[in-house]
Amino acid sequence: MRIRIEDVAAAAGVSMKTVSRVLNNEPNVREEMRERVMQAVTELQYKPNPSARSLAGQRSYSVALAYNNPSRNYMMEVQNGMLEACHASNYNLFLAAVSLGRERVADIQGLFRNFGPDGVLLIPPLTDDKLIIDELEKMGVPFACIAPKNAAGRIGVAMDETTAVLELMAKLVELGHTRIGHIKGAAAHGACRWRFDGYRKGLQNAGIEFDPELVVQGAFSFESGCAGAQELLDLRKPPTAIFAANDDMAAGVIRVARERGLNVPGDLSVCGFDDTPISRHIYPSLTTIRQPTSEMGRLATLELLARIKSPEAGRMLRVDHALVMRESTQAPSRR
Amino acid sequence: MRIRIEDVAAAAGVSMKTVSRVLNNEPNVREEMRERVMQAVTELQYKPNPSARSLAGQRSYSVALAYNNPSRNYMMEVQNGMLEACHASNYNLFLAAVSLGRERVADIQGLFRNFGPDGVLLIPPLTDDKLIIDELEKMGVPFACIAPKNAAGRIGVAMDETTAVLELMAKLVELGHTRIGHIKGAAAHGACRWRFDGYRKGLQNAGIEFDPELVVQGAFSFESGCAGAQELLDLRKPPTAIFAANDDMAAGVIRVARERGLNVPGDLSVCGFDDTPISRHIYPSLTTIRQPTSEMGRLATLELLARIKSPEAGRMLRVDHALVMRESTQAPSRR
DNA sequence: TTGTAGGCGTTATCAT
DNA sequence: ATGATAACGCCTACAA
Repeated sequence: MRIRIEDVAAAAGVSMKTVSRVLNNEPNVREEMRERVMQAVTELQYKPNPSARSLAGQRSYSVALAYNNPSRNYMMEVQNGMLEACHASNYNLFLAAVSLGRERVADIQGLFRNFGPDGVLLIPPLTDDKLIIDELEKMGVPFACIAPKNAAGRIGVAMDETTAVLELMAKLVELGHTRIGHIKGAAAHGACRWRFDGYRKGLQNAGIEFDPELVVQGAFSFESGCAGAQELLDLRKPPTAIFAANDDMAAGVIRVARERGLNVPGDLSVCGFDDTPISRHIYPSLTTIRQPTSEMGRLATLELLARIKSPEAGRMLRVDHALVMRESTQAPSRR
Repeated sequence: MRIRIEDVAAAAGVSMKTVSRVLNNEPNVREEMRERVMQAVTELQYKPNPSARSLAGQRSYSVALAYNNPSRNYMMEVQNGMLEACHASNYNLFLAAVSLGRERVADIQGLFRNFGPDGVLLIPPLTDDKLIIDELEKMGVPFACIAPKNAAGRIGVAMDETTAVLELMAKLVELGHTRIGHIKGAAAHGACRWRFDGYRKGLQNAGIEFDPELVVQGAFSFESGCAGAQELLDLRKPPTAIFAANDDMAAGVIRVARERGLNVPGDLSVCGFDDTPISRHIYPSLTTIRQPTSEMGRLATLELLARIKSPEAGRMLRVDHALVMRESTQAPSRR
């Protein structure tokens, strides 16, 4: 038979409520009582029933991670950070895959129909999905975002991506590059715009004229990086360096360059963004910008948990980036 | 105010229990009743309270994915498959990161203290972690495994990895390789042994004598693949082909080969195992063995859910593999 | 500081 | 086939 709080109370010779107080770290309990209770808990191996706690306490002690981000490495990093924060607070993290089509709102509704988390964690591009956001706000569910396009009134965490790219561009210019191509990310992500802005401002700072021909649309996927690279390298006057808006696309650029017999970085410098493991696993290894991805997951979760506890709490945090120079960049060769 | 089952019952002019019966697809309800109830449910937008359901029903409608597998790509694939199966059954999938040290048992205990899943999904190397397994069995919690070393009495899903490697070896031999190196995986995984067995039997089938010098220990990580490659390529008579026990390690081999100025596959053929995205993203792309990873996650979950419903149900399933020939293998060059 | 009573919203039991 | 009532195990409010 399962041990209940009542049994613990009896064993310790106190009331149920006192046991409850001890277990939940509430004030107004004498040290002696606390010890007596804890001893009984240990002896009986008492484990509170989560469902009962949730039912009586009107909350589930769980948050949902809603995702449809296709980058596995990125996802797993963020998820690990979130999980760490949740477990540290004895919160449960459960998964909610959100589909891409119009039924995605139904996915969110199903989430609450079946499970009812106390809050939701959003990752791009869901952070800017109007239907999803509206639905959550309508239901009055707290949510936190990672790198939302529109941060106004939101809580979570973001990075100054534009500045990060600015620094990268300065490096490329310093190396001597003047013809620098850019493969954009998927437009639904804020990152697409921020990184593009960094690219443009970087050119501007260096006094290099912006050439629209050197910018192609990608989608954050390896394949789109390949396609973008083909386009850029087919130009009559191809770039000597390409900045792809993430590592996966940069890996695509390197692949295409090698297929074409180009030497990276000898003939073409390549850089990415994110510092995912692939940046170290490919050859040459990739110059990129490090996001503290896991830490961002952790911090966003802490903000969400804070807001769950009190509707006033929770802010939009900023984290730092770092430029990581590796093998894929060098001065352009004279041709 | 929240709508309760009582309100639905009143609106439909039936008892609470009838509503419950309809909602849970129980028998013994007239079609007319069913329709009346469903209409009331829709009108009132009734959503059952998960905690109450769990408390009264003595189950949580959730399973935990316990993991400490370091391969992000693999994990994410498995996880996606599991999530699909869970959602299809209106089950919740929550995450449980398990640490590596001795406190890992405490992690599992904490899992049940705080959340109490109805079952647990295990991924290597946890599938063969005696402490974990013992703890779960002691608690009487159903669990399913992906690719456990010891499948006796277990439910879940596995693949015939030895046969898969045998086919791969036959291909290498057919290409003309006779000096084939192998980098083993971490010994805690069943995969380490199965793949090594395939390697040995492959040699045997081809009448090639086994040379222990050609086998080095790895750990399934990119870095261990690099180290293993260095070792093998430093041999006085280095191999003309290397079979690494997974894709990450094979990527390490390719990286090292290129650093040493070796041409892959011209000077060295390389193959991996798993068919993770990296096998397509590196250059040259990798010959490897495809596991239906996501499908395995899905199937293992279905078996677990079956067992949760009835203690008799649930089996150990087998799934098929496929050999994927890409750019990293060819006939050895005459030197 | 500690204890008592009642309710959280569902499912299970046992009648009818 | 349907319904009344009692669990389920904990927490909140209020009383002492």
